[in-house]
Amino acid sequence: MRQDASPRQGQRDTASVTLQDIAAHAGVSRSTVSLVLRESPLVAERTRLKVQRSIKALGYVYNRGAAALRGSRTSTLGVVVYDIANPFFGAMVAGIDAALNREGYVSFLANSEDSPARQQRFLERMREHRVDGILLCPAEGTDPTLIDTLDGWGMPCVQVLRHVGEPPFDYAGADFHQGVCQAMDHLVALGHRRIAFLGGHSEHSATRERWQGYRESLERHRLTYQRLLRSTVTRRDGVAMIQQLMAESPAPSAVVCHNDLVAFGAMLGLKHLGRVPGVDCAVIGTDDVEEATLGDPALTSVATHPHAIGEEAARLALRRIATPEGAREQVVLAPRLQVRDSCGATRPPSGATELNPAAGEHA
Amino acid sequence: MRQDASPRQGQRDTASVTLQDIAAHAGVSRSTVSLVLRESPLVAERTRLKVQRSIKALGYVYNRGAAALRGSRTSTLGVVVYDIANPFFGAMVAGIDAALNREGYVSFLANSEDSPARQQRFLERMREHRVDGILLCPAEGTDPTLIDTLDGWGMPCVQVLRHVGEPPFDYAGADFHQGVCQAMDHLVALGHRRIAFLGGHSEHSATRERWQGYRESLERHRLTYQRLLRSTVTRRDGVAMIQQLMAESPAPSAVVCHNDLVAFGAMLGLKHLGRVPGVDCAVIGTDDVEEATLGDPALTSVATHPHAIGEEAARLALRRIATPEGAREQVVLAPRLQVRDSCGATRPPSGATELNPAAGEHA
DNA sequence: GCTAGTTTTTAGACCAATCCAAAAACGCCA
DNA sequence: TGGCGTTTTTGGATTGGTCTAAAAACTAGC
Repeated sequence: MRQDASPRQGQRDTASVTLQDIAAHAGVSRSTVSLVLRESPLVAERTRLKVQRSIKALGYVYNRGAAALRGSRTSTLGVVVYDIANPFFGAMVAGIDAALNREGYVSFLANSEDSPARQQRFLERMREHRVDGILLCPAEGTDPTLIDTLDGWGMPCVQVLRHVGEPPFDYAGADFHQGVCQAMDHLVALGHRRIAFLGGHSEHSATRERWQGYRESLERHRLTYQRLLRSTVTRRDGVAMIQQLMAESPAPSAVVCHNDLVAFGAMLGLKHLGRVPGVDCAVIGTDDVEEATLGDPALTSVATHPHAIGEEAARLALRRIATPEGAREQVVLAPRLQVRDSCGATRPPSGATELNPAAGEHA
Repeated sequence: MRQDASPRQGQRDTASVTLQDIAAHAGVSRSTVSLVLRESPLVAERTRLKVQRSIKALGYVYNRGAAALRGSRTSTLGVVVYDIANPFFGAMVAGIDAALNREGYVSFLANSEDSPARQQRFLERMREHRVDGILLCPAEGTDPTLIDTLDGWGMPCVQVLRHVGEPPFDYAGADFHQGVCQAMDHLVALGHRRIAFLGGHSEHSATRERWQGYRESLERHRLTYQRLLRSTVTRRDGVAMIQQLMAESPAPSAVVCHNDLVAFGAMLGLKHLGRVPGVDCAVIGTDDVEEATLGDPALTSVATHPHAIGEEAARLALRRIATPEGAREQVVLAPRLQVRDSCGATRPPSGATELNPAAGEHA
């Protein structure tokens, strides 16, 4: 495809046009060209136009590496998630990307797979690239001092979804505590008395918050049945946990799940046992991923708005970069219980299910 | 958190330790330190250890911007996808990330949302950052000359999943043509004669390949019923299309879908109509995302192995970077029909469904 | 026409690495 | 001890921008 020895170029070696060349072509100094590139108001209109014409004519390409060397900003961010294959994170990253894009920022992405070591390597790498800041969904088992370390580096860091270390720190996430309470209240209102909670380690905040919501709800409603199963948070775990629970006596009449993946697994597990989710045992998930409307029955879930969280996190990061010493902020979005058919629906499980995120009515 | 005026540092201003400082501390020259950093075999063992000790002692941070200025490589890649919220891309990005991580590469990610303009902006930005190469899932409506433009830039580019422009180019994807044929053959073997195909625009290769597979299969099996519906490829489209089809006479007895999202939508639409997917109308998807095992019935789908495609694409890119003038390569992974219960299963739709990706048996 | 004040432009140092070619150090043997 | 071939080390040029402070070019007022 590419002819060897005679690379096709509009004009000379396209990779080597520098500020100096533009300056010569336009009959001004290097400094002036630099000012034009950065849209400085110092430059006179006529000069600006002249320089811009030269830039076009020579096919100049701005060299961000060189600019970063002397300047203070790279317009670059590092983003760490622990499971990009989870559609929840997909939506969140889309939100981050949209917000950053609007501000002329661009981001590195790493998938830590919940490995603190891998996360650490990436963060060090980001430091070498002189990114302006980090968006971090800390991997499970992250050393809480990591936040202090980043602070010591002078690296702005916004934690997302989970947080480690001591406040004050920048954080964007959902109110998981409240989310679980909403789910519990709903189930209690439907008459459930034996409600279990499925999934999570205690290593990080997002899990602790959920568990606390569970325990507080039990107390508030004076429920004596208490069953909290720890696990990683995949479909497979959901299947295993529900099977374990249904074999017990008494079995729960409802389960609230750490996330939608676990809830999907729980529903699947119930089917394996010949039980009908939503009839024999109510199931509520957390996240409200798009897939929640699928399945039979459609999953009732606590919506945590990943796209909005992503945008919010990006906004926070940009604000911190602009004012490094400003007060730390925590943005905690309110969740919303999205009622569908997996928690004792009035309609038959195989009946019509809505596609739009509009809550179904329940008696 | 961060004390103003007295930033906490282990030793001096941590951000300003340079090669020069290391050289002075270790009693060698700047050049030698540089060689040590790049793990050059030229350096004597004793010197290497001495320098490494100084690097640790002073808390040195490598400056990749500076290195990129003089050197030829940045160990950096740009990745463009068009819908990161789609779990298929999530898995693919995870594959890319894993493969790059192993080779010490790190990547920028952009979500084009199928906007060629946004894609273009990102690519130009990547050029300014001097990335070593691009992994591109071209946005719908991408001008085919884009590939020539990138080539003109001297920028290695591997297209993924879709491709535009004329071969030879580097490409990693799945054999969508063969995938559709497998699905069609399976349906015909089950006795279906009226099979429709749902979804896709004709703008890019991946859709054309699917359609061609559909039409060829019709011919090969001498089927006269032909119904191919164009659309974007979301759940919503699946619902709409299946409802339109079922209102026709004759209605299809089976549908093959552009991707799993459309297939999920189709199953949902059938339920809306009071029909049972897999009984009243067989449904086959493409991608085999993890969610395919959910739902009722579990979705039969053509597995296209996104994680593997991602790894393969990354591998191709690294190879091209190493040998810019080598022959272009196209890696096309064979798809595999993952038979479950949505296409005329022998078991009852509400019965046990498997979680593991092991094919269900059919009479 | 001269001066003071404002607007534009510029020279030259600087950022932190890599590259190249040449110099220094080393080892070995006559 | 000198000479020769390796192995290591090094100085200085180079990369392509930004920054700062000062110079130059205008403008208006007297």
